[in-house]
Amino acid sequence: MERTAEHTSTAVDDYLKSIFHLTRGSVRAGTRDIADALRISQASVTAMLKKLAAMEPPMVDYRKREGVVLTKHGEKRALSVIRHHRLLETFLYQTLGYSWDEVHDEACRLEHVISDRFEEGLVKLLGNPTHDPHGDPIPDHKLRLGRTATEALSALHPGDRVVVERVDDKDAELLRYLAGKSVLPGRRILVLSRSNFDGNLSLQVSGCRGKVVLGPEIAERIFVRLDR
Amino acid sequence: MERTAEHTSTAVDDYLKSIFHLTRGSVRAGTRDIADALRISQASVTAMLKKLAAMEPPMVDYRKREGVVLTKHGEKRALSVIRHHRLLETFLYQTLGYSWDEVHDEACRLEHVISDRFEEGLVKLLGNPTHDPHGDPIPDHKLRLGRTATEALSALHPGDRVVVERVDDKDAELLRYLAGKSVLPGRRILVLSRSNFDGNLSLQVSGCRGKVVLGPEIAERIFVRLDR
DNA sequence: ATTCCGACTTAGTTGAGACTAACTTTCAAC
DNA sequence: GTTGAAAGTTAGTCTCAACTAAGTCGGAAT
Ligand SMILES: [Mn+2]
Ligand SMILES: [Mn+2]
Ligand SMILES: [Mn+2]
Ligand SMILES: [Mn+2]
Repeated sequence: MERTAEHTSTAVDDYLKSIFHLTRGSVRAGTRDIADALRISQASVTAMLKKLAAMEPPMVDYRKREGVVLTKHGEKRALSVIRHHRLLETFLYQTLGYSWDEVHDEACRLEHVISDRFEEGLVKLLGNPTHDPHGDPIPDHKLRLGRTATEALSALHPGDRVVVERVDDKDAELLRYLAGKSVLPGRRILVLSRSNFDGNLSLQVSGCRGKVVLGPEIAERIFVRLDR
Repeated sequence: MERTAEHTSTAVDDYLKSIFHLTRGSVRAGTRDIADALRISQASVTAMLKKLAAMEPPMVDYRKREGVVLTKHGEKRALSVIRHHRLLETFLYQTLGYSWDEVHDEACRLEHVISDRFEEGLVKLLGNPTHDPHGDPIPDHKLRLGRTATEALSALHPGDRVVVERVDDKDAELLRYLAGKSVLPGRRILVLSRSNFDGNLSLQVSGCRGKVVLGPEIAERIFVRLDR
């Protein structure tokens, strides 16, 4: 039974997800980058890349010393895992009352283990959400991925009015910090001023008295769209 | 870090759970029984039992050729996994709309992977439930387990009035069959008659027109308490 | 007492997926 | 062009948790 090896392990899933994310931007993902992202050794990555390329159907196109890209199959699988991940984050946040810095780790464990039935249940419960708590788009049931916000807050000028669309979700510390300042997806921001010395931005955040000051390294990880 | 090996694998968890269930009734669990329950070879079980006994602290008391019992530590761990399992089943049933024959497999995968935070979220969401959809008691937050119903429907006589408390959850087929006949935890039953030939029971089930007839092998797997 | 069967154990393999150590390739700086 | 560092690969090892094949043990029936 099951001739077309439809099952993938936790390890394989996480590799595919990493490769997917690393290849938004650069053409191929390098061994080093994947190793860093997954916090494992380069040697382990080389071994796994060979396996992924040798699968039937192949999950990646691997060229020695030149890195990898996902095949159509690998990409489908990656998107499926990402859909699980983001639906789970949304569920943890909205239904179980997690804070947005707690959701990632839990989702990263659960994403490999839930069934289609579970996914379907979440979608129904949450009303087919389109974005996770960090503002990342959730691939739809056909695994089509909406556009990911890329305009960074750090690129703005005084007087600009924007809406926060997405925040880099890699760093729990940062997420806690931003939550404290009410910098969350959906909030309106008016840029008051920018320091010429340190590049600090002064902001007026909607529903929040007083101004918020953010350093440039932080502003680089907040993505916005123009307001109205 | 983490000197007191507090982590346990999926495999270890499932062994402990099996041993817990097998030792309700008999004093020690045999290699054969565990192998059958987990659908793996006896040899694999022997190997694992040695490991469980060698853990620090030991999870089981293992005597060659005489079987195993859980230690206090093993029992705590088993009860924790069972708590996860039954909370998850309740969640899947009540919140995600699973039918009661679908919940077991999903819960058996998720039970190893959810955090304390998740458990806490479920408890809050579900209102600290005491029983899972099959009527099995959920260990409380101190891992104290309530009494499990043991009086089988098959032991009753015409005229007896009872309430269904629990149904054996091992067989999805049976669960579907019983759901079709409205034999669910909480339903009232009046025993109308019992056949002397085949032992069939005729029943009147609350909220259900017409009578229900059950064979003795099935009635043995339904557990009840006297009504009022 | 012998025999036999089922339960149990031992020994040796396997496959995943990680690791370290050592080697090779590439490429930029001098 | 040589050199050095970073990136990548290879080789060999480890742990976990499964497997099969080949015993051993113990009790029941003869
Ligand atoms: Mn993951
Ligand atoms: Mn996210
Ligand atoms: Mn399980
Ligand atoms: Mn149950």
